[in-house]
Amino acid sequence: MKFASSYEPGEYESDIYGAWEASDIFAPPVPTVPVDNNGDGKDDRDNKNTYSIVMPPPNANGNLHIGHGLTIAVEDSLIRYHRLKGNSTWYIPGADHAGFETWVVYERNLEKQGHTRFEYDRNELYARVWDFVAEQRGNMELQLRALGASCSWDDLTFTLDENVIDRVYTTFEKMWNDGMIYRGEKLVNFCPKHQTAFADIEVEHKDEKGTLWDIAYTYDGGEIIVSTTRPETLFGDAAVAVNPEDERYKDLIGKTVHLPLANKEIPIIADEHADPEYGTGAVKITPAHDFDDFEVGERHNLERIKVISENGTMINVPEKYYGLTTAECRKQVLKDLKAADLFRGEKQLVHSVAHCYKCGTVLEPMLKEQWFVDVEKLASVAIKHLEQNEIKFHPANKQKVLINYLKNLKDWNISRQIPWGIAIPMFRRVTDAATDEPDWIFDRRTHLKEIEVGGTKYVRDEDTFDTWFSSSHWPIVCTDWTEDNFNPYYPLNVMETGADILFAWVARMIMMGLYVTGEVPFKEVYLHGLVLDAHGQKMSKSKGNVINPMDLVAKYGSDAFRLGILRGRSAGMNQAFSENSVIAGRNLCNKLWNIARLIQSTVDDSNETLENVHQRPCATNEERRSEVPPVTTGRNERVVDESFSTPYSTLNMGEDWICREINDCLNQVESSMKNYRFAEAIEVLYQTIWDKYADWFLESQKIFKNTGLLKQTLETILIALHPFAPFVTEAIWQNLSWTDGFIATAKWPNKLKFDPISAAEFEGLISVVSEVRGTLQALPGTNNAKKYSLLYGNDSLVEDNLMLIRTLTKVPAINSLDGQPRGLRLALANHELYLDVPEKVVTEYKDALTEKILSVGRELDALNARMMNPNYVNKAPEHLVKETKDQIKEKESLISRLKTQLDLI
RNA sequence: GGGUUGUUAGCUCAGUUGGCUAGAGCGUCUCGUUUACACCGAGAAGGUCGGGGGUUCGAGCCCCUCACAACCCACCA
Repeated sequence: MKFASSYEPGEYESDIYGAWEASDIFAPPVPTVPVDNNGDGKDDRDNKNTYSIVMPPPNANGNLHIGHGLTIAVEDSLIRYHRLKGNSTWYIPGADHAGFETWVVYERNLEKQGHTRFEYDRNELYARVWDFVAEQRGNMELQLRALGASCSWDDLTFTLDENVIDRVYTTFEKMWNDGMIYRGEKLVNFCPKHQTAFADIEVEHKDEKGTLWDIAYTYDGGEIIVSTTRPETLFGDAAVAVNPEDERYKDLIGKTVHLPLANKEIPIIADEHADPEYGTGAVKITPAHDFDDFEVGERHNLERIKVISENGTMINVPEKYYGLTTAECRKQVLKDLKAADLFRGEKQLVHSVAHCYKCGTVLEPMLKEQWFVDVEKLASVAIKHLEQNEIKFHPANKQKVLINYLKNLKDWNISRQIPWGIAIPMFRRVTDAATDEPDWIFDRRTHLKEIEVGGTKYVRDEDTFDTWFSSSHWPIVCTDWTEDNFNPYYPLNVMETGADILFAWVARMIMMGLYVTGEVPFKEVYLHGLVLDAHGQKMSKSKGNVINPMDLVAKYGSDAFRLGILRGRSAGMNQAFSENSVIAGRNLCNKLWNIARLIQSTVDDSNETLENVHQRPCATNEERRSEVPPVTTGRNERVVDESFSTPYSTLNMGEDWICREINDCLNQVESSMKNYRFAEAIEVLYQTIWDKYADWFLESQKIFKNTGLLKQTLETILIALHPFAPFVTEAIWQNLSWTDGFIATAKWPNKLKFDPISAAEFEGLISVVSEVRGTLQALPGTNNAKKYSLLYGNDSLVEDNLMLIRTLTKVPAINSLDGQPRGLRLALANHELYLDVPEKVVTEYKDALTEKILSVGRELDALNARMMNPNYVNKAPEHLVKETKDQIKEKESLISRLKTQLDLI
């Protein structure tokens, strides 16, 4: 016996993954490179049947977190589903050099060893981090395997692979030639700790309490009071601005004021930026250290005086303040202002402050020369394609959100002062001699610090690319898209990633895809939300509520994790997650395992051969001995389906019914997958497998053993569940005696053939059995099922299914009612059935019966009220009206029978 | 200030164009160890679908409005 009594995922998962990988079944059947079979120089591949997804690359030297777990569950379910559907699926795995993240870790290590980055040059640092990453690498890839990701490992792309860098340089060169790249001295968000600039999108704004100080700037015959949260920057002030409409200051515009603590006069200018309602209505302008002031400065051509250095100390200030940190300087300035009697008060306020998203340090707006991408053209092209609905979004509203973002996009700072990344391929001219040579030239030889072109020397810019600049090429580089060849895997079928990086990544992939290839990079976008903890709180180390996916995989199995994390989750929503849903998944896997175990043992017992499949299978000995006639549903021919590997026929209504239910289930799974409703697909599979297949069909098969159908239906539900629970379904498939190959590469099942009339009749049996069970439990006393037998009047459904009803209800006997009715009549409209209970019990049941009559009466009243409404009868669809009429009839007949029963008591 | 989403059972969530008595998992309660499964089986309790108004024969779903919650963008001298 291969099937143990419970499914232990740990015993199977790694072997199964190993077997899949060894058989190379995850490589796409349609080649990923051009193929010319007939030598006509043309690519002979077609893309009718391809399905491609690129994995958002997890950090190469990190561990997977819960979000990765969700990503893989979603992507791999899609991939496996489409593989079963017969597509040539290509799931391309990736690994991210994670520029900034990895750099932070590496630099921390350096510091621990008592070194700093400044001891090494850029090339040395790059080589050192490369080795560091190489040492750490591998865990993440093992974890992807543990999650069951059926990706094509040979095609793994690392974000620093040569082809990636090549492609990035090609794009950059094209942009440079197209005039979309410029070097600008602009204010950037600068982290004094990490010594690098960030893009706007990487900045984390937090509300903080601060102080607003009022300072007097004097002029001949008066003073103007400005409010500031940053008094230390006053040495960088280039003007004081007032609103042109502000009557209070109209006469002062154009005059100069004395800059406190500095021997300097600055002008009073008129600018809309000054809000008359705020503070005194006058504001100091520091173009080099404030984003708004920078813009004011541009409008008025003001001097940009840099008073804070990149390591956060004061420069270009009077001797006294030089070299102080900003905090020290602020203290000193305030003290000196008070001493000079220029301090005019202070108040507390809450304002948002920019922080480094990694270390939390307050970011300093810093004047720097950086490379910028002019995004106007990129964004407008992207907007055009988005507005033409070339990409379908899940959830749909994100399309609008994205367009809105692109409409307000500012130029993109792509320079980062971090050694770990792709070097910017730009070189600056060093010779002083006056020359016509350009200041900057593009060159791919970034491994060199210095190059010579046409006798002129150039040195490389030390900076590296913002990682989003290179990752915006991800669909292009992973699929090996080229200008020259048709690529059946590009655009991708779907891009799946977190909703939190819609702007940072998805937007940029779309812009870059269009710029480089002229096509949108993917046809659909599925965005998942954050995985929150069980109480709906964001997971964080500091809260201690982080759930590690690998712990859950180890504890409950990979399938249980996948089922659990997809359950109850819909696109774009931040949703809670708890171990309970994983436990439910584990239980389903075990249930399925035991279903297979039961069927395999049935198959083993039957000694079945193909020849006797079409004959009616053996009933149990008990049934044969009984005098009950064979099961019939009144029809002469049975449905026989030979289109399956194991031909089967349906022989009774339970069998027809389960075929119908499985077909419904397949339809619902198919439509759910089309609409990315994974939770719904899992839900319907769960219900079908557990509540229908196991609880009704398999129970009924304890009497009728139709091995052909058992095999066929089991294969069907296994394949249907495989996309979500790949391991347990494969483990079962490998253990079954009659299956071949891998379930992972099986064919998605055809619909089962069945007799619909017979299938519907089984529902009558379900309601009979349910009513018997419910009534037995409601009766006083315990173990009622063993005590009371069932009596039936003129009822063919019951008469034809005595054995089955007995098995399902556990009643000791079912007898034909001879003569006077006795016992308790069951509340079934279309069946004459009695539980053979003593008068005393019936009497005790009186209250319940009365309540039942009342509740049916209430239902009847509601239905009657509906029919009394002429508008309903006239306007509602006919079938609904007819349905209501039928229901009224049924309820009326039921209520009269129950009343008769009550009268008898 | 602009935008997005949400509010349905004790908890976490479904509920597709309006249409039978609003569903599931987990939890709770009762009963049951019957040879696939106690990671089980049978049964049950639990909901004025955030409040108010409107449209409709009919609203959890559509419209208006209010409240509360979460998130994003911008601004914050």
